[in-house]
Amino acid sequence: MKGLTDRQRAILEFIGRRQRQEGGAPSFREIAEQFGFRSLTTVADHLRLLRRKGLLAAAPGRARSLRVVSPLQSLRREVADIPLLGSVPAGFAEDRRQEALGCVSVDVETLGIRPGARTFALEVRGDSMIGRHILSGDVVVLEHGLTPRNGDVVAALIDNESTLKTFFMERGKPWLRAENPRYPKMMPASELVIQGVMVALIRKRK
Amino acid sequence: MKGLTDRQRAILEFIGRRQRQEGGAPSFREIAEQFGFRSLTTVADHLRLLRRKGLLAAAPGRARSLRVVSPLQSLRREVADIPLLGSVPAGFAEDRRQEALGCVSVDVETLGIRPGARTFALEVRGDSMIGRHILSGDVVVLEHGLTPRNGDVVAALIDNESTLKTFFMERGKPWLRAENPRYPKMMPASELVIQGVMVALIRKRK
DNA sequence: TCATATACCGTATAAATATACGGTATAACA
DNA sequence: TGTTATACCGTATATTTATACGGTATATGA
Repeated sequence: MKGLTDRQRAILEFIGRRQRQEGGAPSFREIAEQFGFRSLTTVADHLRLLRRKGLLAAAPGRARSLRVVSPLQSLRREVADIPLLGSVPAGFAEDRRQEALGCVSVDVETLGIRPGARTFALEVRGDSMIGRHILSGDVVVLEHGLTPRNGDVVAALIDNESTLKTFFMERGKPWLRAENPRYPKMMPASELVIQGVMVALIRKRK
Repeated sequence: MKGLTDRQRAILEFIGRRQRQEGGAPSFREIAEQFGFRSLTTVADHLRLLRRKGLLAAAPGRARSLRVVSPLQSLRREVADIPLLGSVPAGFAEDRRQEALGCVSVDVETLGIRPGARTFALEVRGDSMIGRHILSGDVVVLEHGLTPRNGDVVAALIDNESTLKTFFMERGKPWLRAENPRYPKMMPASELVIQGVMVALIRKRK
């Protein structure tokens, strides 16, 4: 009873895959069908062993209650599905339909977002924020409706397109600033619509 | 039959929450218990309406097969659980036990990682890689066993501690370099153990 | 050689579960 | 006023489902 046999590993992976892909664990019969077992006892035998080894949990008598117990499972947090938008339209508030180009799924703790918040993601184009170490191709995660603090990065709607800028207050007036010496622009924030405040950034290897 | 009623929204959210937190949908009885319904038909009525509005899917006759259908659901990819390690020990290969400090869950497409790869995460301390726009506090995701390309950022084991460096070849010899003018160090990579190659980076608002 | 663990089979069965049928009450609406 | 939709109740019932009992075969180490 040291490690796992090939069969046990295969069954454990099947359960985990079904759990992730279909959102629920398979029943004993479905496991038997998948592996060609003609007896449910065969399934029960394997599951008993996996449970004894602490890799599988189940509520007794409850349908489809199998759960893969990985060392990471206990640390796992709630995963949020954040829409990756091509551009943020003006009518954001209520009428946001599924104009999403993709979906970024990250656990809420890693990104520090509140569950249920109006969160969306944009892909950065251009290097206007390189002074804040935000590169072209980075994906920024923003929260809509958050009041920006001084120095926060925000997405603003300029010429019907979303642009990243740094937000700050000067003598009680809100301003936006690009973070690249080649674009020393500065514009009043009060005349512009702020779509969201950046809460996280994701970069992947090119 | 335009929008959702409060009851319908509450039930939909309950199903979604159970699905995420416990890894499986609730049964009709559990929904009835949650909302104080004394009849299962009440649950069935609500679910029928939610299904008609296209917000809920279920396999007929199958236990706990409810699934919340969100517009993002179709775009959702597989989510990987990446262990956040405090430090990378020397005996990485086989004997990595659960010394994880946390768990970063991100979909594989956003990070561009291969499912099943030896992936782990580290929190960056110090600003030795600021020239590559990697800041202190950032979480870097690394893949173990990947052969680094020229210019890749790698985690190397120096003085029993993991440090980020840029990897490059010079006259056929591998070297490591820090990306901060205040630390113009350079060291041969062949004498050091490279723990992983950086594939992604996650930054959150302080 | 005996004990033990894994890996299967076939047959049952109690409990869990989805779902149908037939009701009542209430608000919105035309 | 009648119609329609939502929101509940109570009682069944056919399936699904987990799980128990009693087997066989084959390794593997003591």
